[in-house]
Amino acid sequence: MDPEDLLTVGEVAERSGFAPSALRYYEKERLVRSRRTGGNQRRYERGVLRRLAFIRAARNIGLGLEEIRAELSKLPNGRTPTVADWNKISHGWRRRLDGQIEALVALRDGLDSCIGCGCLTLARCRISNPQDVAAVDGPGAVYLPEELREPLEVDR
Amino acid sequence: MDPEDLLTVGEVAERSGFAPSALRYYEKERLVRSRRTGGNQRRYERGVLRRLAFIRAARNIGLGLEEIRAELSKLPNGRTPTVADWNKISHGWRRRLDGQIEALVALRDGLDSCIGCGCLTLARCRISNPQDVAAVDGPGAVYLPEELREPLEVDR
DNA sequence: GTGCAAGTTGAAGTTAACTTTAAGTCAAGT
DNA sequence: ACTTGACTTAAAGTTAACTTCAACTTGCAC
Repeated sequence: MDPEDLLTVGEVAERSGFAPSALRYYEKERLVRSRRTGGNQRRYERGVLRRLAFIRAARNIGLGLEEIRAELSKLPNGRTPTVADWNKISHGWRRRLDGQIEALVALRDGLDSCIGCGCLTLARCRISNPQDVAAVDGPGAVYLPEELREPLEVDR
Repeated sequence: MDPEDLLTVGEVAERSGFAPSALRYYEKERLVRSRRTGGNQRRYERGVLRRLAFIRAARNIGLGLEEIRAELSKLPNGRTPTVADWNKISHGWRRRLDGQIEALVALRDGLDSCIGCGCLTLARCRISNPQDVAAVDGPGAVYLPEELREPLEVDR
């Protein structure tokens, strides 16, 4: 590694789109690494940019930092994902997105079935009781955020 | 109103699925109301259940309490939504859901275009740069949460 | 009239993912 | 050397939507 190639935190921030404070935070959380100068300032290797691209992509898909840490730690040998790693992981993300889309579509269908029917007066509304919606594909089969799973009994 | 019909916070909690602490919180936030007994305990009218059904449904669609407060305050005369109110509002929710679904589908399509192409090595990745995905339908046309809109320049 | 589950309050705690602040140090151009 | 922008740290602040806590009071069945 040519030492000329090391990047300051400001440079990495500008090129990655993450704020310097976010980069420091990610380092504290052990998602990225840096070396230090004699004067204790961070210097990043170029590879950190690809790693940050991965992190940004994962965040956009909806993963939390904890999950991202897990994904990164599952990488066989290196620590920055290769193309092969990326293929494997991206298929998992695809399934995750599919599930989220399915859940939203189910919610929309439930909403459609409510529109014009005075649904909120019903004891078992599909929008107030989305577990009925999810149950279309069997219990646990459909992704739904936890908050979509609470029931509500209306009127009587 | 038959006073026999008034519900305690525990009863409302059980029938609405909201925790008593959430009901108190909603009251402090002026989303619901209650009367008080001589001893200062809450007593709810039956209508609160429908109002809470509305709140739960809105939360499930993804509205924040601030937005829900706005929706509720827009109601013409009464404070608990009628069937007519519900029709009007649910069409807005439907559009919101459509937008969210569109955004996720766009993200999935972007992911598909990345799989198997070593996308993360590209300077402009559609998953790291979702504003490109959104731009398919013109700027601002597609719903995307703010966090999906940050750029990332990788390698060079 | 007693016991106790259920209710009351305000304040502080929770979680995630950062940002902001304060107080100070480093790097580099001139 | 000097200046100044960029950097350092730990700790506290932010936001949403509640929950938990501590200390105390009510309601009601027996």
